[in-house]
Amino acid sequence: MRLSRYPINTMKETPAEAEVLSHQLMLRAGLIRRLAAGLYSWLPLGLRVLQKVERIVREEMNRAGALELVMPVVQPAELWQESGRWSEYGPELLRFKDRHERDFVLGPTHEEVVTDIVRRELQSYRQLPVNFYQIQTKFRDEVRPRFGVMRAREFIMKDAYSFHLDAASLQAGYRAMYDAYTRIFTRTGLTFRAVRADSGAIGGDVSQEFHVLADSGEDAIVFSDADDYAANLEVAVALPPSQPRPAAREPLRKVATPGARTIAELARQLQVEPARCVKTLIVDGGDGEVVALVVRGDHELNALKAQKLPGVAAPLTLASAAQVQQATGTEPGYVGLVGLKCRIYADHSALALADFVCGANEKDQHLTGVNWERDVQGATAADLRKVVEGDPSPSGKGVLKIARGIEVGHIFQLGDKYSRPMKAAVLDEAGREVTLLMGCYGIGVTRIVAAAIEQNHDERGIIWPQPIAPFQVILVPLNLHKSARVREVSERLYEELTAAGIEVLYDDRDARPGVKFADAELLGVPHRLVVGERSLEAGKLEYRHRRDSASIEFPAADARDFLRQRLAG
RNA sequence: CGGGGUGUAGCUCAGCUUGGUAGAGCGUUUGGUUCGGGACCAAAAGGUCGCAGGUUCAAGUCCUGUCACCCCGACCA
Repeated sequence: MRLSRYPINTMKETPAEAEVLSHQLMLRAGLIRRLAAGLYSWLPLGLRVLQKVERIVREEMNRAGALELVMPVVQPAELWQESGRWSEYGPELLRFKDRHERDFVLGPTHEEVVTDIVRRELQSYRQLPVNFYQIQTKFRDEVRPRFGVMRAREFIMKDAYSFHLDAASLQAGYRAMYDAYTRIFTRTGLTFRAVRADSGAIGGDVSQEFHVLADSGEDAIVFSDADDYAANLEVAVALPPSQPRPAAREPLRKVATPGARTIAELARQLQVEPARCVKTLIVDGGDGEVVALVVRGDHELNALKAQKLPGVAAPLTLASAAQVQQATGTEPGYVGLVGLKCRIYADHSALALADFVCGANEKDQHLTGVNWERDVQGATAADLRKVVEGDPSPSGKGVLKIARGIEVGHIFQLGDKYSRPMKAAVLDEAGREVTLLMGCYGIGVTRIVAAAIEQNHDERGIIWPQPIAPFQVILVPLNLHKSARVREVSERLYEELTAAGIEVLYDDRDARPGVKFADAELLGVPHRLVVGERSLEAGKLEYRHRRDSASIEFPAADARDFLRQRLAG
């Protein structure tokens, strides 16, 4: 491709709309342009990267035996009503009416549509298992789209759906997708990790996420330093302390703590460790009641764990000030456990405390020397908190570490969540009708591009992993207009390399060397070939990998073979 | 949806406090000088100052409303 014919517009300055690095670089390099919040156009250069990723995904899905199809983006409401998600999915599902006043949605995912296909097309167990996938535009009306294509409203997803007669087959299909995903992310050149996850709005029992490790990642992921345990922070299990609770020694005492609404302030006033205090959070129980959730002062509540407890409303909602007043007689900040009437869930580590501090249910007052059983009865033990670095791993080996990740893939064993309400069944060997079991598997194709940049860049620009680079080689002639020899050699090289199947971006613009170098580095093409009078004098060309800090010279006549070697290695 | 912020040339921003002929840098076009790390000189094109209403002799600037976008929190590939 001749750069003179490729209308890219690189920018020296960072557009104000971009906060994260990948977004800034994608705009500066001319990969994408914003149309509206969460909606992006992919310019030719960006599209090349996207297509590279798609090709890898497609090859590995095909290799795993999945069958590609395409389903409509616009879907009738009836299907969503049938699965129950018309009411469950919430405002992220964009709904609209057509001219006949019929309800439709813009597909955020395709479980309903694929299940509808399968129940019509498949009649016999002999046709199972089967896995259908597509690479297609999705729309989710995100509350807050951000970070460019990382969390866009419209994005490209590879979504796959497998159907099975029994659990063993579902597990085998799931495992096959796990392996395919591992190959896909390995091939794209990303550093990633598979972690245990919550299944969220998609539903089902077993699920894992694939995260690209990057400091800018939105998710916290947790892993053991001694084995392969890894989980999203949302679901990472906090083990109960191994030490038994010490005996009560102090008497219950009420102390004045003016203005101490936070654990930090309380600990400062009373000169105690936050770990000796407990936080009591009053949340909505969903049935008009409220529930108290208790965690140790130095711990944070894990909302996902909490909202799965019986009698707790999901999504988790903190009780209003009025509700708190009614249930405890005081305001948030002074809520305590002694004499509390509502249902109490206490985190294991809070339950292991003796002689601890909590609110007195009275403004500007706290209690010290509080003890379970003696002063507070009826609390239910639960895992309520977010794990912290240094906690023992639930796997039994090692301690937990926490890193940031970008979720690029998610695989689920859905079971019959969709096939049962939508009546997707086949006849088994004995002629009995069997409801299908289902798995689903997503990859954020557009997100992979952003994640790749987050993981591979320097102060000058992008450094593409070769498998997804828009071009393999950038050919940079210096002072083209001045030197007939440079022009002649460059033109010939471009023809020769292109004919050899190498993807060359040829910077044939009449620009100064500094401009060309700066653009080459911003664009991040992995291999750079410089043609200049200086080395041509000795019959040489200059080569430099985007990661290297210095160029090497080699005989101009060997260009094709030299490059092939570099591309292979 | 709650909290914070910004809308002025393609991009980055100044001008607004104190109302009086709309600016700079980058980019673009033309000519010239340059030419191995984002050159220089000269000329030029390019703006309903987000939109609507109001105050005023006069509004980019003051007032009211509205829209869009960005950032922080709860959701997700």
